[in-house]
Amino acid sequence: MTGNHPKPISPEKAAEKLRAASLRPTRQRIAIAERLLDGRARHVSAEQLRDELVDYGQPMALATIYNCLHRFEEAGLVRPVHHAGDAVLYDTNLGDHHHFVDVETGELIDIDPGEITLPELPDLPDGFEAETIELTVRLRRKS
Amino acid sequence: MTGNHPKPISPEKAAEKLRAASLRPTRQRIAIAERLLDGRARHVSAEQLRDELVDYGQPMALATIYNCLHRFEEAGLVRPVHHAGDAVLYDTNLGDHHHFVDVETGELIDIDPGEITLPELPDLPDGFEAETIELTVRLRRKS
DNA sequence: TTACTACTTTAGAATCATTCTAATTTTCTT
DNA sequence: AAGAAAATTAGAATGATTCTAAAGTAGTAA
Repeated sequence: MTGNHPKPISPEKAAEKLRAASLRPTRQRIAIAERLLDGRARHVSAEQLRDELVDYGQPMALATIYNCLHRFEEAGLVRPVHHAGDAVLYDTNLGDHHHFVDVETGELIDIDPGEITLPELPDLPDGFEAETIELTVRLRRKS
Repeated sequence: MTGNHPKPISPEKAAEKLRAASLRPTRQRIAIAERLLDGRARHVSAEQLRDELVDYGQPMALATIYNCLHRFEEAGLVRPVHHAGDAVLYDTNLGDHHHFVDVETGELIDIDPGEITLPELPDLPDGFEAETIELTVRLRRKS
């Protein structure tokens, strides 16, 4: 055990969620869903998830993890967050919400939605519609 | 000529700006400064800049372009913007401002600062200070 | 069950942006 | 002009992600 991870949901519930999202509940997807779809807000990279799955006794190919995350994304189960730092983080919090980013570690922290009031959407360029709106506050540790 | 680029500032002015930023005005930095520091708001990747420099008759090693962009960044002359899409874009607009992102092309469009009112900063986690705050509106072309 | 078809997983190769290395060249200061 | 420090360079290295093609698995209809 190299890390300390929270209790997952049951494989049955995970499979349920996958079927509800029209995703075949394969062994690999179930293992990932158990970990990611437990309702907690998380931000994981593909590699972090792989390590977690190894701890969990469900190692799988990194390519599979990427495949799954992409399907989960298409199905609206997770959301990618692109930020400074090399790896994309997958966010299990799907509501409109915002992030602090520790510029030194690349770590994301959700901003409590009650803490912030979104501004009015500005006029969009013609022919476009807004897909997501996201506020990012980059933080630096005080010296 | 593979692209249509605006008139640069003069090499003298470019060198001036570099010295003002405590950067040695080398031939390569001058060529880049001529293109990027003309006051226009732009978003360029390292590769786009290389192509532009080729057009301009000042080809240089990609490593040099990265080096220069990093020094420019440290000197506060440009600002990196990390978004979906593979490459980091360097923004010549240094004021607090915000972006539309075309999710299909990765292209950035500045949001007119008059168009938007930033919300209050939320309470920051202890021991951190805010470095930048950025609003991103992802756009999709209407179908 | 069986057989079939479509979808998944996989290892490993490939890609692409970016960084690194070590050697050469240039700039700045004297 | 000379030396020291900084910058440029080609090419190798890195690291996240994607691709490829082969082997495995799930859903389905008989």
